[in-house]
Amino acid sequence: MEKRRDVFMAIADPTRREIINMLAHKSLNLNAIADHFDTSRPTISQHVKFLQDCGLITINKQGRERYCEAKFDNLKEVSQWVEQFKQFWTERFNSLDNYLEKIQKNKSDK
Amino acid sequence: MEKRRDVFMAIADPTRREIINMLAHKSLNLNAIADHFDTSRPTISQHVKFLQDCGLITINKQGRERYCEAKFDNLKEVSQWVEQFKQFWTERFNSLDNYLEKIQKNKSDK
DNA sequence: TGAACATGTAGGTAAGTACCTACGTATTTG
DNA sequence: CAAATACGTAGGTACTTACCTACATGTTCA
Repeated sequence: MEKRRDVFMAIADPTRREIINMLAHKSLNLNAIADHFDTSRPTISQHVKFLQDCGLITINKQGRERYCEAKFDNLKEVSQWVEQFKQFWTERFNSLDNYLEKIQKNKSDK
Repeated sequence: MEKRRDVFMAIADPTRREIINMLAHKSLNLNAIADHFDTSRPTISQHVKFLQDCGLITINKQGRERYCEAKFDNLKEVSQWVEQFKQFWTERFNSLDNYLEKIQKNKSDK
């Protein structure tokens, strides 16, 4: 098995999603991030490292502090994957007509 | 640790993403899905169960076959989370002016 | 300079994941 | 009815994750 550290894995964890949300507002150093969670600082440090590995944040060293800044570009990949299905959850496609139409299509496909 | 089986976890796995893509075109039974992968049928069966647990697919029993149909509604959650950051990766926000603006903002925040 | 601070990392644990083979159970079909 | 088909699940393995408590390193400040 191969170790996957991609953006989809990154946002699979709720703690990491929350970190991204926090950094969307402003840059924070590691302790500031860790203070928002019940988990230990080293654990948060590892989550931050994960996010950095995926290119979702960059770290700027300033003295003894490391300021984390979110880089959202790689979220585009997730966005694009999800958006291709947007048509399926819009009202238009949930109408009865389209539902029946889909059923018919499946029948003829088999 | 708690076992999380939410939509974010579901789409974290590339095989599961591909299954969803396949089902976007039409309903398929389990063997039809498994045939598209190198992995064994039981493994695919477990991925399908995962997706079912997350409400991303429903299974219609027809004789000895189980037809899997994608249900995209729960992807809305992912879509909404990602889209809130869309502003950050648009051209407008990548311009030099806004970059400098952001730097200034961070400085004054600290 | 020495204490306090910010952080990384080593090392360990419990649990989850992704995968497999083997086998059991319906259902269809020759 | 017996063989073939479609599928679920049990049980095992190797690896990853998320978490922790030390501990080490670099930086600031009294």
